[in-house]
Amino acid sequence: MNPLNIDARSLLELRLASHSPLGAGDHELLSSLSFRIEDLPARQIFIREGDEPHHSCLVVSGVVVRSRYTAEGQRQILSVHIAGDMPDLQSLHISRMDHDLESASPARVAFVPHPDLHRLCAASTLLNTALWRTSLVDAALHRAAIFRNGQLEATSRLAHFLCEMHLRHHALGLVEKDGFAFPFSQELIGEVLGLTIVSINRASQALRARDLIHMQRGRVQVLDWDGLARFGQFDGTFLHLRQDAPMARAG
Amino acid sequence: MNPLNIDARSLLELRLASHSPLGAGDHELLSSLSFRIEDLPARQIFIREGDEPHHSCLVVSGVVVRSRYTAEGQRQILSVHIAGDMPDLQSLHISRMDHDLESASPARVAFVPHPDLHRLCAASTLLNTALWRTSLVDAALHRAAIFRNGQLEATSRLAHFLCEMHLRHHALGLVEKDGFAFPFSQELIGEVLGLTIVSINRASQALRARDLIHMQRGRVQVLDWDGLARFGQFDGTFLHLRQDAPMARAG
DNA sequence: CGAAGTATTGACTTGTTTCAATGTTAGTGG
DNA sequence: CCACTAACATTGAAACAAGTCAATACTTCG
Repeated sequence: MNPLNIDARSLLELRLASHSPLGAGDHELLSSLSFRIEDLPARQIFIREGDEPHHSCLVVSGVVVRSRYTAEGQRQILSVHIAGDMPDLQSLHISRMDHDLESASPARVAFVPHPDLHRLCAASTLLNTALWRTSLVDAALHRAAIFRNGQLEATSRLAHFLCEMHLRHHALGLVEKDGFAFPFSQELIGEVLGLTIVSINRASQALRARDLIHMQRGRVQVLDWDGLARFGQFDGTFLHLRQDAPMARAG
Repeated sequence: MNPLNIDARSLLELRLASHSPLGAGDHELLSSLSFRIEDLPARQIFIREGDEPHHSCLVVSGVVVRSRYTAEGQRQILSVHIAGDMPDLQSLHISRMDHDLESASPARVAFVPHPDLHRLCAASTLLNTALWRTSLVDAALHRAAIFRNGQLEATSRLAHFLCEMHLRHHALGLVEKDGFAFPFSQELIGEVLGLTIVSINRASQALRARDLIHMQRGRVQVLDWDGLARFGQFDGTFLHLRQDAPMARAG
């Protein structure tokens, strides 16, 4: 399944329906949303800290990250987003951006005007709740990051992160026999985990030496899920995914 | 102003009205909420990871923390909550708790049944939005923690955390001439910042030596706000507080 | 007063960073 | 197709921040 083949509207509908089914008129409401699709090259900051955007974006394909910088110019990546995620949904009710949004790989992003979303929320309690819940799962991802970066040593941190990425790709049906697309340089991973590129390099060697993963050419393959999850102290329930339901089987 | 003198209902109303004014009937709707008030001793876990509670709680006084444990039994505190916060508001739409809730000091907590909150949301778009926004500010606090714990060294981390605590207490009108109540042992601070008690001890000595803060008997006084904020690279706008409006002046 | 919890200190160990050099890979254009 | 380049990955050695261990003080409270 190629993520580029899913259109933004179905992707959003699949996401919003992933926890509990939507109502009768909700499909039509979603169809009435207007999108502006943009194809971004890698490393493009398209929303900045301090901005007060009048749209929220939906990642259609590729990887988008939220980030914040130290006074010395070091970057902390706050979260990593793939197809179906809405990394600045919060701007719907909190006007000022407290972080940047940047494409980590070439990415296709759909921009949805806030007025459209407000109209949707006013018209359907179920959609309103589904969007709210989406932002709550987002917060759960943040909590996982606080735990991971605060308590785990380098190698476990990487294992935890890869478990999360695997599971989220799996939920979209994006994991194939040879793993999933993971266009992250070691430097970028370091900025996610609060570690230097050298530590990431050694950590990834450690995971490979234990035959837990295989990383090559922007793809990651989990060879031993249980082992990796144990090593990274990963408990996937925080993602609040319906376990058996890869979200985008339909695509 | 003694926080124990504010009742839970006004506290909640002040919080929900803190960003934008509520509507005409909203005060009555809030009055119809049913609460169960509980006074907890320090160090009491009152909601556990894996629980599926049918109420959300509001901190009326004292300090409540969200936490998760490593396999080795080390605790990471995910967030710190004071009066007016609703640390498990997310359980309204995500059934399973992904962390514990524990009193860090003697605390008064109000439990609001989910059906009451659902009724409120259904009856008032403004209240619905205000609650959603509350959970979005909660996520913004998480992002601040990811940045702080990922990029700052021990002393700056502590400075950043104390800035946040000061600002949040200030917004409630809880900062007096001799600072604000801060009933945190160094061990607990360490669990917030992902550091050991020894590092916290040395970091707090460093901040005191620079005349940035004064800490004694469970109180913290910020002596040099600008200096502390610079040292901790703290930018308070992420709290999304209305700057000039201490929330609970009414109390 | 005694006990328990909390804070402080010093000496030592360890994981991570820093610095710097060398390989490797993917993409470009001759 | 190969040479060239830029980005990315790997390695080793030294420096450093934070952790660990362990002992000693201070507070609070029954």
